[in-house]
Amino acid sequence: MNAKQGPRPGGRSARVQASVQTAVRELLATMDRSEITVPLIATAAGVTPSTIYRRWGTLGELFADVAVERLRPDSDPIDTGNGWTDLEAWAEQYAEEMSSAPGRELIRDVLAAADTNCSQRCCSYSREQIAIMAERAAERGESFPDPEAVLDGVVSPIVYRILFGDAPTRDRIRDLVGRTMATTGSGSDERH
Amino acid sequence: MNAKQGPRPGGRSARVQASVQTAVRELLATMDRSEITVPLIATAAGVTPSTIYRRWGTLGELFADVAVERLRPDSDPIDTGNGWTDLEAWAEQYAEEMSSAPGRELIRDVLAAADTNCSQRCCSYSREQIAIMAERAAERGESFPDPEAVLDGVVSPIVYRILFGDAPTRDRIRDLVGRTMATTGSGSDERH
DNA sequence: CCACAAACGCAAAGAATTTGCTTTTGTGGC
DNA sequence: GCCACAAAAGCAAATTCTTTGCGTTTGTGG
Repeated sequence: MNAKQGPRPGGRSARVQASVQTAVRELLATMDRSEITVPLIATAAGVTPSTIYRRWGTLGELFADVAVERLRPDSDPIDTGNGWTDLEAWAEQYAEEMSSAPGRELIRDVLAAADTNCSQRCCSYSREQIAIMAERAAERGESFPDPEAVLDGVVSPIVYRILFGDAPTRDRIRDLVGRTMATTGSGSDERH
Repeated sequence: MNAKQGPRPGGRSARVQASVQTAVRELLATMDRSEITVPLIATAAGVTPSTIYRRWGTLGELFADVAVERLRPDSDPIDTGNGWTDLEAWAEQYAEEMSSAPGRELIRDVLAAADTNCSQRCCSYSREQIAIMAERAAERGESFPDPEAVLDGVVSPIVYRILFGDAPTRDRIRDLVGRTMATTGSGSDERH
């Protein structure tokens, strides 16, 4: 009975993992993803192809791993002083980032992975950002929709449109935010 | 000046295309997609691997092609006599089909393709089905939301949840439909 | 029926992936 | 500190997939 359950003893795994992921990011910045191969990454990272194959299995899983990391928000949503405009600003920025060519590819990489965990983590990132805005709104005494309602009403249409059609315009996003805010029970809060 | 612009002269392309797609469907029913390879498909279809590579480029594009075909609705949404319940029934069935393991894989295959056309067509299928329900509702004199609003309010949350988290429950879907129907201008139409 | 071009088959060349075995490298016990 | 252990990495051969050049087949339009 011991208290540790992680990779018990082990090798230099963390170091290798980092160098491989860095190599992928660098290559991704340089060339088209369809040109990138495992042997190429291995060379760039200073490891053997078999190391990558054994650790990630396929190129797709490796890309997904890197993509999830890049999709992680690096800061809290900006505070505009109002929940409504917080959400608007965040949604607009989110849509802009995700509808760019690199953004779309990140999402696709995540979804392509067999490991469902990747896409769930990606969703949680949004959920957490929304929760932060909700909490701030609560502290101000404003009403704010349930984070799940925001995922349904704002995030999912944005992502759906990006993946299956055309990226939503700014007006469209404001509209989505407006509709979602409107269903917040009281609906008494103004936009400004 | 002639009136034809399709693949002008040409080979036996249609026949080969069909046999390859059939082979993919059959293999997909038999084994896991990660086990399926181009040479395998080629053998099953009675063609050469190079034929597949030249026509589709990658396994992913071929899978996407087959997936789009399978995602095409084979019939109109059932007519329940009322727009609201039509939409509910359709959404529930859609969610059920798409949240199954095979359904999820179809969506992923479509999204993984470099050819954006595939995912757009997939979206159009839903749009068309919704338009049919809208038209029927109009004929009955009921109000019905704009098809785009249904895509935003009903389809996109369902797809988003399936892709990024857990498939929505039946109750959740009814809720989505309810909220979307409620924003239909007048809001005077009852559910039954 | 002929000429044409797209598409296919074939096979060799070139890459990528898998796999068995050896070596390295942290970790924990002594 | 030093040893023994096991996970992880390196290496290289074997396998499998992908690309490519070239000759052949097969519809289509004249």
